Parts: sequence; structure tokens; C-alpha cells
Amino acid sequence: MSGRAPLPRSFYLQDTLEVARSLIGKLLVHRVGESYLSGFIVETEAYVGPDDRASHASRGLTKRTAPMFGPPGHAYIYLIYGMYYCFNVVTERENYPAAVLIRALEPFEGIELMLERRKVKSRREIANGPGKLTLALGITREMNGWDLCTSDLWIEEGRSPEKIGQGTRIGVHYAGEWKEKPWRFFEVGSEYLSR
DNA sequence: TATTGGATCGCC
DNA sequence: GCGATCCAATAG
Repeated sequence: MSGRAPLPRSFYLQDTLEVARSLIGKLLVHRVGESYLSGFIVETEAYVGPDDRASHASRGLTKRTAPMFGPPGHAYIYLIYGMYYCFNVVTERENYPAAVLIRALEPFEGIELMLERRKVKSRREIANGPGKLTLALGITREMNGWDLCTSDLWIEEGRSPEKIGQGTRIGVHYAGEWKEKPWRFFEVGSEYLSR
């Protein structure tokens, strides 16, 4: 038996900013056969509601953004710049588009395999960015929409971060006043943050 | 049907 | 600082 317990759906049903903050320190896990690839979440960003111009959902329900309008606790994964995948967890009630982007991890399990996949030599380069962590953990488009409560991809309890910092979101220069929202959260002092 | 540009990354 | 690389979202 595993003894590993995915966070309950009620966790993802909470306010998105609360989820984004609470995710710092939790463990993101991908089970591959008998082994696990995982890392502690050290950086997140919240994308909240239909009016947030930084969010893909600000243009309404489309084929791509459909998971953001779905029930909480599912994955929203999309291809960015034709090359990388970004992984989000869907939050809040169905039909209210909101999600939290996972931006960086501190590698935990499967480090040797993740170093190979990323073609890097140091642990801090494995998952210090949203496109890097999906490559390291083997998260692809096939997993878009997966239920994080019942699938081989989930988030479980981890550790308590000493201090959580907050700042503006990255890469959303096009979002007008919404780019100023301090909706990025991170573990202060971590060596595994993006950029 | 054609054009545009992006919640990034790694190298110049 | 810039090009890679592809596809969803728009415009026509």
C-alpha cells in the first residue's frame, strides 16, 4: 500500500488565491509504473475569474480553456510558445474559470531520471520554471483534464514553508492593469525558484 | 483559409 | 537580447 493521499477536492474548491498560497510546500507527484517523480512546490501563480486579462479564460469558454471552466481538482495543461507545456490546477466552482499555475519545484523523488530528461547537471536546474518542471516530471498534453484526486498525477501534503513571499505575475505584460496584481506566491529564500 | 502572438527557455 | 516552433484564437 502506498499511504500516499491526494489532497481532497475540497482543497481545490477554495478561493484561488488561498489555494495558490497553500500550495507552497506541497508535493506534486507523477507516478510512472512503480516509481515516482515528484517535487515540493516553491512557486505558484493564480489566474482568477473571467475578467482577469492575464488569464486565458478572459476571452471566454473556448476549446483550449474548457478545463478552466470545469470542476475543481483537475489539470489544465497547455502548449506554450510551440515548445513547452504549462501545468495548472483548476480551482473554485464549475463554470467559474480559475486555476493556479505551478511555476517551480524543489526536486524530491526521481532526481536521477529528471536530470537526464532535462539534460542538466544540478538539482536546481531541474524544475525552476513552468516549462522545465513539466518536462522533468513527464507531464504532457495527454494529461490535460486529468483528475488530480483519482489519477497518477496528484498533489499531496508536503512540508510547511518558513516564509511565503508574494509578487506580480511573470510574462503577462499584455494584461493591462491586471499585470500589477500580486498573485504570484513563492517560498522565500528557495534556491529552486524560476528566473 | 490566413495571420498573429504567446502564463518559456536556452543560447548568443 | 533574440530566435525556436506550433497551434488556438481571431480576422477576413
